[in-house]
Amino acid sequence: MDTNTHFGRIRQALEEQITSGVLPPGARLPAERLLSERFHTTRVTVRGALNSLEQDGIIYREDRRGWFVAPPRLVYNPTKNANFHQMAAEQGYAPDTSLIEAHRIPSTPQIQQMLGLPPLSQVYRLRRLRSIDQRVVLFVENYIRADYFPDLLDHDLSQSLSTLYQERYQTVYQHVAFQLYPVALPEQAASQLKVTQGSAGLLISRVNRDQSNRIIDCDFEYWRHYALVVQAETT
Amino acid sequence: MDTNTHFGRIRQALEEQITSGVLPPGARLPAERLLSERFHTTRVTVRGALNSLEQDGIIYREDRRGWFVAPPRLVYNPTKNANFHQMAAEQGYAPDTSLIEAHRIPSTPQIQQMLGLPPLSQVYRLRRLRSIDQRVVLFVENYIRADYFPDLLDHDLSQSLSTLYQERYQTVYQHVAFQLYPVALPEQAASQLKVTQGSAGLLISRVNRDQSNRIIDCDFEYWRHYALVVQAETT
DNA sequence: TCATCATCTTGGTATAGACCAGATTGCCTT
DNA sequence: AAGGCAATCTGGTCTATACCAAGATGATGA
Repeated sequence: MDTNTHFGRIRQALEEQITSGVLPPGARLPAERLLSERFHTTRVTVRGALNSLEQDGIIYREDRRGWFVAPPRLVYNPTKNANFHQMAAEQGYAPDTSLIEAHRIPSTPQIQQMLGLPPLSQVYRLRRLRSIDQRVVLFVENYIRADYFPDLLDHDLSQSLSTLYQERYQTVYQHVAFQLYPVALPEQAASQLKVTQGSAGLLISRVNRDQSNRIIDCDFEYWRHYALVVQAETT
Repeated sequence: MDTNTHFGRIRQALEEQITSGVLPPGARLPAERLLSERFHTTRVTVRGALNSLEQDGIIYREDRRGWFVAPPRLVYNPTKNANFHQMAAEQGYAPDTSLIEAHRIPSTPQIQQMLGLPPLSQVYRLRRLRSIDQRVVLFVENYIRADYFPDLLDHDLSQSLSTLYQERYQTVYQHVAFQLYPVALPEQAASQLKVTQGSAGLLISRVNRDQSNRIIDCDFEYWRHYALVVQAETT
């Protein structure tokens, strides 16, 4: 790290405080104005250093609330069909899902293409927000074939979908195709995740098939970029 | 997009120019000072908008050279063992690899652990820079078991390693374990990729085994974050 | 012809302020 | 005790300006 600039010095100082454990995961950092005084510099420079640490996943921000030390990343293995609650629980986190909205709507061209549906087909659209240890980390949109899952909306939608499919519809995820790319979080995802629109995120979109190789749903997962590491093995 | 701020207006204006094709992939954007005049604002604000577009992978910067329109992302399928040259060529890009350095060195504890080696073992370390269509997109460090590949350094190391393994050592990649996470690019990767230290990147680290399930090498791939989309399928 | 150096242009870093808007908090009223 | 309101705190956005360092360029000289 280049310590010839204020930028670099602030970055390093904060990084040391964090890795040494003086500032534990979840702890709040001093306010930007306070930091700029303490380092004899300006807010613009301090924000540069904070942004850089945020890029690295060491800290994260909540809009107009402050900066916090980021906990270790969640390990996400898309090849294992793991559901969110199970995955988080196995790694010692306290997961939670809240349902934002659930509707039966006409499918859009994009969704028709992903699900292999004809125009005017009906799908369920779920929007849900997921957190680990009280930190929101994931905003997810599910699009589900309505014809395969009658009365889906009558069930508890804050649980894992894979569990619901299995218990009520005798359907399991068998095959997953996913794409993963770094993006700037779009407006809705950003506001739900309480970050500024345009900040870094990871978009994972998946198309899921059941035991009969029928496409049953697809989803768009918007993750806070520092919240996870994706891991997989193949032969 | 919020067009009530200069930030949002600049973002949108540039985005339109790009998606409409007025500014094609690879084109250079006007200088920051010029943009700030044209939008009746300051460089600080312009840079905010440019950073946001960069996050989104719509534009990219080269240190002290300027801002450019980003071409479509390279599709990277880690499960297919595709080598870089083959993968890029299949998608219509002109790939290139340049060797930065190649040495036989004592392994570090981290590498020993990843490769399952005892202390003091010798490994080759390759550092290479890869580009598509003249744009550097990937800085990669390979650590290779020296005992499995005698005289490796005598060969042409700007080609694909998997090709070299196969043709000269009768060894093929059989099993890959990889981890993928968004990071801020560390110093060396950033300078090689001609971006500012601390800017967004994607780190993919892999541990590769051969047809006998022996660990033969591992690598650390530092990608410019906008340069690729990771894609995979599983059953 | 080719290497070198000065100059210009570019983004990178920095100062020193300012106002806005959402989140939090605590007092004050009912 | 509960609700509402206002003060205060936070980060978000912005102006205006300055100097630095590396890349690009073209004139100069061997």
